Amino acid sequence: MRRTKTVDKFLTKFDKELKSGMISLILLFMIDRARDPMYGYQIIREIKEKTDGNLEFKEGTIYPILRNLEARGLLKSVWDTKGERPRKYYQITKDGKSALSHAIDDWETFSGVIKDLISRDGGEGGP
Amino acid sequence: MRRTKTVDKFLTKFDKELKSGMISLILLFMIDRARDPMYGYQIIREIKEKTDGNLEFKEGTIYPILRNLEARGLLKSVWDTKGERPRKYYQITKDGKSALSHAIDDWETFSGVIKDLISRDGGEGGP
DNA sequence: TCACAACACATAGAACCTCTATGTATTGTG
DNA sequence: CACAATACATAGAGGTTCTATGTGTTGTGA
Repeated sequence: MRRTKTVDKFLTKFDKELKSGMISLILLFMIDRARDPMYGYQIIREIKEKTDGNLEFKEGTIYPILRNLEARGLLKSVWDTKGERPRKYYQITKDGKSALSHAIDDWETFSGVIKDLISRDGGEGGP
Repeated sequence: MRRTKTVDKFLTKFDKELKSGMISLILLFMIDRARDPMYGYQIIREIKEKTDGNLEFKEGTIYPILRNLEARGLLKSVWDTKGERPRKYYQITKDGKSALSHAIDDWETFSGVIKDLISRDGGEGGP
């Protein structure tokens, strides 16, 4: 199947939207599963690492979202200024845990709906 | 697990973002798989129907996106003014088919990455 | 005949989002 | 000394869907 500029542009947009819809879930998830509190820069690297480079976010993307999640009460943060560098460590709250759990359920329902839809007639479609 | 207002707000936003990232794919998909060209109002109803009410879009959402997909060259449209009502029928183009096929691949890769990530330690997490 | 729902498309403006680009400052490295 | 990596921050651009509203037609029930 040919992949013209038109098609590429669409796919770039599509991938971007897929990613962006999931950022919050991924952030909550990473912070929840880590044994110790995490800081922003670290999260960025670990997402990249754990997804084998499939998912990569910039600082300008992540920091505002972490602040947003904190403002919503799903995360809480503490500054550590005693270490080698000042770092802002995030932990998940009770509401955060609840939101994460429900969001994962929603994700599973949603991806199931999409899967059913696109596999209804066996995928790749018409001649 | 309690579900506070805070949590509900987050989930509403989350669900909305999930949905919106997939609209284009769903529209291309529906139009591609239909035997005959489809018109906007019909697409809205069929999405609702085929997903058992899980996915529902408003006219104000769908029409601009159909136009956008046409402007990008992934759909083409024809007005039918001879029937009982004037309707704008959409068909998928070659680029549209290509974009759809790649987008489905991307979706499968992406949902796989997320699935791996969130099932790495067996789901729900925490004590 | 009248009122109202459903059909069918259209669009302006609001509200929201992430990303680009840039800035600050410190620490390690060649 | 210059530069890369670490670490956080934010303004502004650019993009998106959704809300709300408008137009007009057809069908339906009282």
